[in-house]
Amino acid sequence: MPELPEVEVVRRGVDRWAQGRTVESVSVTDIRSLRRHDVSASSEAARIESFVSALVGRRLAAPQRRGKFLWIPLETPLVAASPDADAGAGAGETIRPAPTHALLIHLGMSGQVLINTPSEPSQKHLKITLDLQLPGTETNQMRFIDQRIFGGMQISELVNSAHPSGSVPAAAAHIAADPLEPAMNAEEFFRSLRRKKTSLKRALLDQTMISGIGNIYADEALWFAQLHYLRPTGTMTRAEAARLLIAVEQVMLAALEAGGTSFDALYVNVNGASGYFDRSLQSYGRTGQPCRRCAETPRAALIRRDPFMGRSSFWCPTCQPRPRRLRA
DNA sequence: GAAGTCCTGGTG
DNA sequence: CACCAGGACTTC
Repeated sequence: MPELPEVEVVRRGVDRWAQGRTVESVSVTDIRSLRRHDVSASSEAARIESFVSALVGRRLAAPQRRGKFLWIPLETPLVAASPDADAGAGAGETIRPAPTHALLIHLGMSGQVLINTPSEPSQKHLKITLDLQLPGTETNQMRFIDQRIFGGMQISELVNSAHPSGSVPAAAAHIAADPLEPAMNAEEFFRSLRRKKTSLKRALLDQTMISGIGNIYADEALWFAQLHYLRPTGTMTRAEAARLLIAVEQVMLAALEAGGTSFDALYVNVNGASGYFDRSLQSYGRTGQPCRRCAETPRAALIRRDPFMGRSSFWCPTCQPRPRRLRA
């Protein structure tokens, strides 16, 4: 399940292998991956057409990321400076207008971005949903694969924003800064927690409060910070909020390191997850296993699993005691 | 703010 | 064969 670290691995792969290439053609194999693209299109054909025409001939600029959203700003082709222009533009000078739109990608649960894969996927469940042809020497194809089609791509207008790149796609403009952005601020995080009347894990999963965190890293960060997932956000202290934010950052960076170690031209992606999961997870998926923090103490406990928000929460009863009051 | 929706491979 | 997993969005 791609969360921030996995998406960042993909971003780096796209940056290395596809950035600077011009899209030659696009083929859409499963329109469901374009569910969120041009929702006002009058027909499926019109939706595909508007997606394809927005991409063909465009040069892929440096890919950007916020939380779990990834986007590639689209540059218009080089335009020769007008020969009639003033003396400022010399012969052979070109103008590259700033991108106004981006290809916005969300991996959902099972999305992958692959570069230069064989025409047939290695496994049946790797469902190809669309391909971009990118003429180039090393690589010439960027492919989107999505088994469960929760993810997708869309063309979105870029709007000015505090993001390091200066803009974000309009379709992702409601997403908050993520823990690895310079804009992330502990004091603001603390205040937004205090304002919100909800449980701590719900807040961590709310992409408009802090972005990039999914079910897995939420539980991991709560374990590291020794906080219970049902803790009312209104009762959080400044110190606890700071501790939590540091835990989030640390778990993200550790996962990134583990997931970012290996990718080649074939796999931009890739489950940063698979390598990291088995070894480093402290709470997620460890139901009934000893908590690695309190294991050697007199109060050693086993990791518990509770149903939460239609999914699961994993926690240690000793290290993350349930709050007495569940409402602020 | 809870529930429903989108999906399908994998598991009980 | 029923059910689970999951993120983001819509709907009550």
